[in-house]
Amino acid sequence: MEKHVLALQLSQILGEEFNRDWIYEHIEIPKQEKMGDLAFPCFKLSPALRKPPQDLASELAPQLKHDLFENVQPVGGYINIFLNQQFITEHTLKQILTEQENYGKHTFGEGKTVVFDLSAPNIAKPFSMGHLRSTVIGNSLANLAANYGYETVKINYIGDYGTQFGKLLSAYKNWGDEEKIRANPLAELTKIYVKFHEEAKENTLLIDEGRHWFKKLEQQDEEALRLWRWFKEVSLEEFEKIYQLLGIEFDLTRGEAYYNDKMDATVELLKEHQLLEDSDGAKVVRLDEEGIPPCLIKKSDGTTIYATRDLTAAIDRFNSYSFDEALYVVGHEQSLHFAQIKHVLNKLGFNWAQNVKHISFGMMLQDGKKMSTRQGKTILLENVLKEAIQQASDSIEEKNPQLRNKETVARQVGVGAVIFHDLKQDRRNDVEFSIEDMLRFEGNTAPYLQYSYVRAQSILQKGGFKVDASNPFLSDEKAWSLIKQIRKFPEATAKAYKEYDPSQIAKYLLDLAKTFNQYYTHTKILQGEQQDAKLTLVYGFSLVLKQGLSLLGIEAPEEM
RNA sequence: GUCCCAGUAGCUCAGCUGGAUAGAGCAACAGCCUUCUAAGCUGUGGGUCGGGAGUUCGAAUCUCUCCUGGGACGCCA
Repeated sequence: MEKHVLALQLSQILGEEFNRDWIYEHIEIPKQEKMGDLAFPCFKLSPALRKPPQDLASELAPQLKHDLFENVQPVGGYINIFLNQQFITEHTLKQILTEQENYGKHTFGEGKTVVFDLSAPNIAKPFSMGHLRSTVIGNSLANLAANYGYETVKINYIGDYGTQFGKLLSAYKNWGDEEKIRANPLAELTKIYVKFHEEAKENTLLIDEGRHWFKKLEQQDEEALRLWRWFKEVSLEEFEKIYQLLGIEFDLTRGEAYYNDKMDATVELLKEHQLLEDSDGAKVVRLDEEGIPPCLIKKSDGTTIYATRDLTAAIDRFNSYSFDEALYVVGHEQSLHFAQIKHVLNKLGFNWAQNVKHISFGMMLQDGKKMSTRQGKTILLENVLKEAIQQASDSIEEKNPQLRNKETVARQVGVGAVIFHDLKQDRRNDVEFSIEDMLRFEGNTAPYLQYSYVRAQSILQKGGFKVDASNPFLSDEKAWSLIKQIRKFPEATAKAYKEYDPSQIAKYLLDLAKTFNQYYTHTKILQGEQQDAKLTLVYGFSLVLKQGLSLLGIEAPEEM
């Protein structure tokens, strides 16, 4: 609001040479509050107007007049503006009381659909920390897309196919123990899978045996199919436990194998477009013009490969959903793969290929290196979540043993800490796995945010707050800082989706909670004057914080 | 070898479409609970923004180059 007014006034004063949008883009919020609420740097105007920025600021400042502006001052080359706190406070809180949980929502995406590919664990393998990243980032992005107005479709594309399962079948035939697997499916299957790779170093025949079993699987061999289905079933049951803990649901869970009988059509299509070439006995699509290595479509033994399946799946998804965007939330080590997929789709003449995007993220590292299931290095998410919940539980016993719903709160806090730890930093960064960092409950963490929310709720309850848009509003220095933070929420949600970056929300919420806690410490809300006004502000804060946390997929307990 | 990503406080990270004195959290040290939940708040110390060069009135931010780390580079996904 105030930025638009400023941009409009400046553009009117300066004339057509500087348009509103350009000015709007360059309006800043001063780093230090004492300098003002808004600032415009005049350095950019200097070359065209041939005047020093200091002079421009002095000339322009007195000309800026509006009810929203309390005070306009030239400082150095800047025009610093102090806003009318009373007016903006009233406006903001009334807006929140009216819009409630719709505050901060957008309509840009209305009538459009976004398809998300997220989580995608591999069956017969434990749910690793790496899959956690895809799951929570993808889930948060889907929440943000919905907040943006989009229809969202969350697809969990289970890794249930490929040569690796040939290897697993081979491993099972050699060392499998049905009883043990029934008792502890993922751990036992992983054990024989790791053993397979260890043995294969000595015995290269095993690799051929693995390929052979995969071929049998492709040819619908009865035994291979039976075992594969069994592995899949027990794996999905294990995954479901984790999704329940995380509080995540999917619109569609579908394995790669679903596309087995649909890939021939894709291969045919590639042939029709004369894109398929032979190379060392395999079939590839050359991408020389794009400057990247060729995309492998069929292996020399005639079996398919993941690119073939991803192409088929992408085409199928477009046919099913006519998506406006398809986002693949997959680790950055697959960048080349998705670049290839996108280019091949493009060569096939699908103009929607430009809307297929790889939302990549950094890896979970251990000792600075990639974690690998094959070497048995994986850390199990389930154990980490259990540990997190346990520590949250210990914390409750120590700090608030009278608490009701202890188990629920322990889950919300523990799981929240794990999710937030992953979302708070830029998704592109690699992260070194550290259980200590992950389970920290103080400082820049989810428990800190949840605790701030709980404090607000406690006050609202004790103060008997009721939503009433006719409440009076107040403005003092600390309250004004909080109002300004609350007002940044809509912009933060918009930016977070535009950049596909949940960490924008996470950082915003930390700033917001920090400001609230300062207000809380310095102002006695349930004492003194203007209690209704103060309570309204607290309510506005708690509403925004809860909305923000839910965008990240984190629950906000009422007490803790 | 080619391509991609990163290097900011002891540690984990913000800031990167160029702007005012480079910010948080953790750790360290010093304070604040007779009153709204101390999972909190306040303060102190801590920086050649990997090195060098360039563009600019102005560079952590843009360009080039070098160093270091990570990743990818057809028959795994």
